[in-house]
Amino acid sequence: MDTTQLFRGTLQTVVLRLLAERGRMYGYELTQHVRDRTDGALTISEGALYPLLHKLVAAGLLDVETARVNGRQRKYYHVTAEGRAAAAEQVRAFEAFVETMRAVLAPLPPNPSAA
Amino acid sequence: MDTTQLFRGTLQTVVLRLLAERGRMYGYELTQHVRDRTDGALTISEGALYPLLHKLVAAGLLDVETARVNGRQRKYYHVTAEGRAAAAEQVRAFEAFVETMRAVLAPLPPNPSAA
DNA sequence: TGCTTATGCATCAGAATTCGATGTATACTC
DNA sequence: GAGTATACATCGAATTCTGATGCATAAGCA
Repeated sequence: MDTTQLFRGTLQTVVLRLLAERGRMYGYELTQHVRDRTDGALTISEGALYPLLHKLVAAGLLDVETARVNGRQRKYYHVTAEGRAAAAEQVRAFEAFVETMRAVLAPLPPNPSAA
Repeated sequence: MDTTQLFRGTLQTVVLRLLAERGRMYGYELTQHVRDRTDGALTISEGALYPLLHKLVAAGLLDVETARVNGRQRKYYHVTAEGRAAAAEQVRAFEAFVETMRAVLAPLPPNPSAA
C-alpha cells in the first residue's frame, strides 16, 4: 500500500539522466539533489544508491574520479558515451511506459465526442 | 537494461484500477485485456498475477466468486468498497509519481522564454 | 484417434531491487 | 565534547517479479 512503491525500477533511470545532464556528481550530492528537487517526494537511500553506482561503473556506463574536498572523500561519477546513450534510451522508455500505463489506467477516456 | 523494469510496482495499481472500472474480471481475462490494450507492451505474468490477487483478497480489497463456464473454472474478482478507494488513491499516486519523475528527469526544460 | 493450441487455475525456486540498520571517518558548530 | 552535516560503504531481510512447471478442460486439426 506504499505509494513510493512506484519508484521501484526508476533509480537507474534517474541516476543516469542526472549525470548525463549535469556532467558529474557524487553520491551524496545525488541524494540531496533529488530530495530537494522533489520536495522530499523522492529520497534515494544510500543502501540503494551505492551498490547501483558500483554496478553502473562495472557495466561501463559510468566512470569514477576520486577526489578529496575539505578533507572529505568524494567520488565523482560521470557518464561514458555508452552511459549517455543508455540515459537517453531510458528516458524514452520512461515516456513509453507512462503512455502504456495511461492506456491501461484510463481505458475509457471521458470524451465521447469522438463518436 | 530491461525497459520493462519500469513496470515494477505498478501491477497492483493496474489490477485494482481495471477491476474498479470494469466491474468484475477473472485472472486470465486480466492478462489478455492488458496485453491486447497495450499491444503487447505490458504483459502480466501468471506468476505475478495470481499471488497478487490472493494477497488483495486477503487484504480485503477484492472479493472472489467462483464460477464454472464451458466446463472450465473461473474466479471472478471484484473490488470491495475499500478496494475502490485504494484504486482511486493509487491512480492519484501514479499521477503524482509521474510528475515527480518529470521534475527529476527534466530539470532544465527547453523553455527559456519564462525569463 | 492423437496432437496441438487455447483457456484457466496455481505454485515455486531463483533473481533483482530496495529498505533500514549499521559502521567508519572528517569537519563544523555550539 | 557533543551533536549535526557530510561522505563513503556493507549487509540481512523484505518485496516483487520472472520463468519454469504443473494440472485440467475444451476446441481445432490432421
